[in-house]
Amino acid sequence: MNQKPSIPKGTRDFSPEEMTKRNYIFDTIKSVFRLYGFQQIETPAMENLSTLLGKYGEEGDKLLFKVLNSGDFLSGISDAELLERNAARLSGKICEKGLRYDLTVPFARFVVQNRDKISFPFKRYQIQPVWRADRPQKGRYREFYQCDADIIGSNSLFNELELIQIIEEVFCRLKINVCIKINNRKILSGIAEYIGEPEKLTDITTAIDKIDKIGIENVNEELLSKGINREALGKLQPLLQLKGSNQEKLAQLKALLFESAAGMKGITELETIFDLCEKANVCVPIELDLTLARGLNYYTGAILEVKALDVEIGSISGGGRYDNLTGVFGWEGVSGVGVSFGADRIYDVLYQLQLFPEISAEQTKILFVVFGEKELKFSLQWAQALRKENINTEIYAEPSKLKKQLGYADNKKIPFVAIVGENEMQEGKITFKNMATGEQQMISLEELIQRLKS
RNA sequence: GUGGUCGUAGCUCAGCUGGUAGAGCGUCGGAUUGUGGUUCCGAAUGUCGCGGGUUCGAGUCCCGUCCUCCACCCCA
Repeated sequence: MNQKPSIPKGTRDFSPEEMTKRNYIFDTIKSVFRLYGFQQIETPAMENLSTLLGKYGEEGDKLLFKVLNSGDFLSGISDAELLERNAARLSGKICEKGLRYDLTVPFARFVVQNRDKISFPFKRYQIQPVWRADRPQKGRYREFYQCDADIIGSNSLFNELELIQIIEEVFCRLKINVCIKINNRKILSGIAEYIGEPEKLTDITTAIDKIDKIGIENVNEELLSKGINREALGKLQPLLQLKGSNQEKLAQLKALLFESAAGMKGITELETIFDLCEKANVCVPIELDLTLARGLNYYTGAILEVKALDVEIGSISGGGRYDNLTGVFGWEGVSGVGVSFGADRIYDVLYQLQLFPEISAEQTKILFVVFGEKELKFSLQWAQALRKENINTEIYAEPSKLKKQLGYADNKKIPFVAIVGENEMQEGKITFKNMATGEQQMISLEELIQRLKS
């Protein structure tokens, strides 16, 4: 036997049925992006490794897929270097390219490289796969799609509002009930200052990000192990357990963080965003959640996350503001804010809640069933006439038995067939059969078109 | 990267304390040479993930390896 075919770990094939469902998601997201004036770009699957390395932290570098140089990639390598067996060092010499890890860094590269052609603020969207050499598990893959929309080159909090409106519109169209969790990186900095551990900001945020998952005790334990002292931990506790409406939470925060300039700035930003949402009649519930940190270190202002209300799953979208994204590529001080929709998780939500619509538009409407070569040629003109009317039409390409051809229509859920035989050709008609009811009737081309269009 | 788990027909799986490989679904053919979705009859298909070991004999036991899935780290 031949070798059994397989695909790489963490990758997936998508069947026609899955693709119509996935396209429903992508098309919905795309149309909302366009509604707000975002323009699509694409960037290559491969970037130069120098573009990617060092942008995602040490862990991130390990998760990059590297592409081996073409040709004799060992030509410049000495025996000594080979014997050293230093994989990291060696890979730097034999790999110049890598698969993109997200869409944000390539976007930053794109902006810097094309700054002369772009007019700012630049609103772009991008829907492409990204790759991570992670170990796959439930809902996590080595190849997956991101749907990003970013506004770059504007500090206005109006942009944050726009992203919230986009989130609202997308999930409204998909009929998913969601709640937006919002936080602000500056408030987190303020908190770190307030408890006297400003240097430990990253440790603090990644720890409290897990509060839902591992509970407050374990978070405290982790913070202790990271070197946060007990006094600081004590000051942190009331902040982790803030209760009440957004306004109430903000009031309490103000009372605690009044000495921190950053913290107060974050609070003001949030107040402005809440106010704008009210003016814009945003209806989705938006909840201030201080435990929302998101792993990404480049966020500097608002942090957003979207949770589905009717199904137990992690966040289905996220985003935030980042200042100076393009700084690493030599262009300082460009601020942006973006949102990313997690297509795979949205798929799971729609699947679990059975919210996928019946999509029949792209399905074949009628199949020509034929008995021989002559009938095949006869059908050709009919099929062309139908296609001219925008009716999805197929001709069964070989004169197999009727049983087989009808079985094909059945499996493919084609609602109508046109049976073409000698009798039909003599009369210049076809036998029109409704697969659901079994009714059939000989009719002319004009009548056929009329029936299929109604 | 750490820990666990799985692998038998195209798919889902059964296969006892070791004794020559099984079912359902699907596929193909026929009942029905111009009528599908229902029914009935028949047929084809396997290096039992791969490599080694124990044994007279291994799908079954042992070791290794790869793969799948799950959890952790991290992340979408």
